[in-house]
Amino acid sequence: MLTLKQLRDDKELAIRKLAKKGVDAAPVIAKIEDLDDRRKALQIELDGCFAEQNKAAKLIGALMGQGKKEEAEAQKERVTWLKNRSAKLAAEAKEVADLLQAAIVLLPNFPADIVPEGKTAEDNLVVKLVETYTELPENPLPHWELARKYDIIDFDMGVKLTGAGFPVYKGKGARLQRALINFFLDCNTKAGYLEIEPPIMVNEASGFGTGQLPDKEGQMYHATVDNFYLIPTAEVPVTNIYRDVILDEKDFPVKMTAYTPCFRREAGSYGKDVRGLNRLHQFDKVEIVQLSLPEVSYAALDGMVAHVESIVKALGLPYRILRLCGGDISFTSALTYDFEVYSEAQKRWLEVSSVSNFESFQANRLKLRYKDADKKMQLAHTLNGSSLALPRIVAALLENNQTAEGIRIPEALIPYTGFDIIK
RNA sequence: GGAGAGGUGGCGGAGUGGUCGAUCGUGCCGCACUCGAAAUGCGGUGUACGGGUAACUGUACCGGGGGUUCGAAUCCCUCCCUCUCCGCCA
Repeated sequence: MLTLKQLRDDKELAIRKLAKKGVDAAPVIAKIEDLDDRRKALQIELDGCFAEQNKAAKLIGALMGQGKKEEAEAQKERVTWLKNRSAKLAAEAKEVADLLQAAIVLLPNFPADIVPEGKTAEDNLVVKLVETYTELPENPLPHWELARKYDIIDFDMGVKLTGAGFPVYKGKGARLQRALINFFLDCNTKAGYLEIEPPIMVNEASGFGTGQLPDKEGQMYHATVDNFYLIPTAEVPVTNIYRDVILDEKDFPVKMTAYTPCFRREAGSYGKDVRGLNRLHQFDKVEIVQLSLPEVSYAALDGMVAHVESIVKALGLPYRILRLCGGDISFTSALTYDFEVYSEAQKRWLEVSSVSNFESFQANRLKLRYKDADKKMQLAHTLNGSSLALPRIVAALLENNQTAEGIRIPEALIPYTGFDIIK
């Protein structure tokens, strides 16, 4: 959520920035200005009304003490009248405040200056391309066939137990999952991230804090009896640790990492996108989250990108890094880098990580603040990234490392898997 | 799930209808004393939304929401949470 200050301080700049995200913000901002002005006017009136009521109530106390009953009664009548008026004003003020809130949450975050212009994924900027292709056998198999061939992932069993998009990992497949999780967590903790094991269900307040609610409600599984939501990413519980928190400047940076299963309804997905491991309702992911001082948040983002890159590199997969264009970047993000690994058998790039700086957009909702050197309250910056999401990494590992003998495990993973080949 | 006790400022803990945004202690910050520190003394120390160049000032906030009342931290309703005991249980 943008702040009023961001929108009102330099309106033209705000409109230009939002245009890059494909939003015509001029009418919305005009409406916001109008509502904000009305809100202030109502607030002044309401506060004055309350002030009079408070004065009168105190006066009544004093008059009663002096035994001046009649004068007290007269004041009582006045307060009754004032109460009536303030109730009306309060209702109006709330209505205006709600409209204002509703208008502000419609606007996406400002994109950073270096975000490329563009509307679709075609316009994303490839900032790095590392092709480490290995020799594959003739007619390489896609991962869903490899999974069946080596009996390590059972998609049909998942359908029996739950439904499509809930695979069952077996034997070396299950062990590979565990190995990757541990490998990723170790990489992250070595880089200074504090390991967290959060709840994988969250309440409404947390869903709102990171922006899943109310807009993406349909994307989350909802346990209605207790009104809990299954998390779509560890970002939700981990970032919400700092909801309603006021930090000190010296507390920064805050670096956290967590492994969790992630649950996404993915309503509306179909076709090759959902084949095999490409898109699931339940999947494993290790996430990194940083809270940063505003002046260094882009340096922090670069650090996170370099960190994720080091992990992808260690796995020996062909990858590229994209800087997302204005049209493809998420609603909440100011700058996002996507990591994609190449799936040789599917002949397509698979997104395995998305690393973003949200600047103060999330912090505003979370009320995550700090006191600066002048003791003034400021919003912190939040950042997060996948480090990494498992399914597509697994897909790429299986496809790119297939040999006539079996599937080779990358050197870095062998200490975690305890085997060097799946056959 | 049942019964009971609670939820007050960074922390501890007063406060059962008016002068309470809240006694006091502690922590923290500043000043004094000191070569320095400790101890001691004095002063300051919440958040949000407004008004004001500023000093300052208005309003709201004592778990959340609602109600009673001229007036609510205090009384009532409701929800959430914590603790103790019982039940169940990985």
